[in-house]
Amino acid sequence: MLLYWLGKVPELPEVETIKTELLPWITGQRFTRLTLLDRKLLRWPSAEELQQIVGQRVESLERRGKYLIFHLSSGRSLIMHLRMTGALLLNPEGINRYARAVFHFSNGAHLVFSDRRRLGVIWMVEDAGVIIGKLGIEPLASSFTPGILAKLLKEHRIPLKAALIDQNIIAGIGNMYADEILFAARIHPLRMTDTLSVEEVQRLYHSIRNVLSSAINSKGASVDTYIRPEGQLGRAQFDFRVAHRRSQPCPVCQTPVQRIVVRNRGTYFCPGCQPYN
DNA sequence: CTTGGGACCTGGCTGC
DNA sequence: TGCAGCCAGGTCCCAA
Repeated sequence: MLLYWLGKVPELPEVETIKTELLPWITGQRFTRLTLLDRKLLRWPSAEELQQIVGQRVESLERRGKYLIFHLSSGRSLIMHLRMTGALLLNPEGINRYARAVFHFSNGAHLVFSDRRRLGVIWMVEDAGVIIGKLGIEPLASSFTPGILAKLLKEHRIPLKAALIDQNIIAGIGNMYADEILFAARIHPLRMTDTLSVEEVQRLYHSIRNVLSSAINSKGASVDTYIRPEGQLGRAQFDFRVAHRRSQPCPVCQTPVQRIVVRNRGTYFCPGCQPYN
């Protein structure tokens, strides 16, 4: 079972889907063996200390932003971040060339952390807050309201695109979903955070919720639990409408999707649906 | 406070 | 065909 695909960068919906898929296999199981194939994967502690994970039970799994957290019976937390190209494979048949760590469980399952670009990282810490403590609000939590969003936007004076991908403001939105959210909200990515009307904040709020939750309902953009022999993706994919679709007609107004660079990030939008004013 | 750049990485693409 | 160089974009960190 492939819990993430190499083609797209995992954001909130993908990590949420991974958590959901892993849940029934991993919770309540003990780690029986850990093979660390690439020491660069591990941020903390030492490889030797990480071996203390053997014998510990997974009490629960949590997603926070783009982080996946294994709460352990010792009270510690194993935290994973897939970054750009990380993938988790549950019970793969062989071992692929990008495998960086293999976790074995007491029910016989094994989980492979695979990562083409080697940017992904894991930690095992006493206090997860050290790693995830600065993250902003969870956009799908009930505590996230239009009023909270309005307040967060007023606190900054930056392009909206930059605000959406800032993990310390809202946690979990990356480059691609930010573009989809702004398209759904019909707001230009360069609009400044402190200039939105009340109605625009409302649209933005509902777009954040709708885009992320419908992506989760589609099991993320790239998570595929049923790899076919040819390696194709299944059908459970979120349908991107502007992200990475330069020059293709906008699905709403047929205007060609435009690409600009915001904060060194490729940014796609429809000039027809998302005018600056 | 904000912006910009580099670092970390490697595969895929472009252009010569 | 081969190869150099750029691009992808999550996070951290430093400088202005």
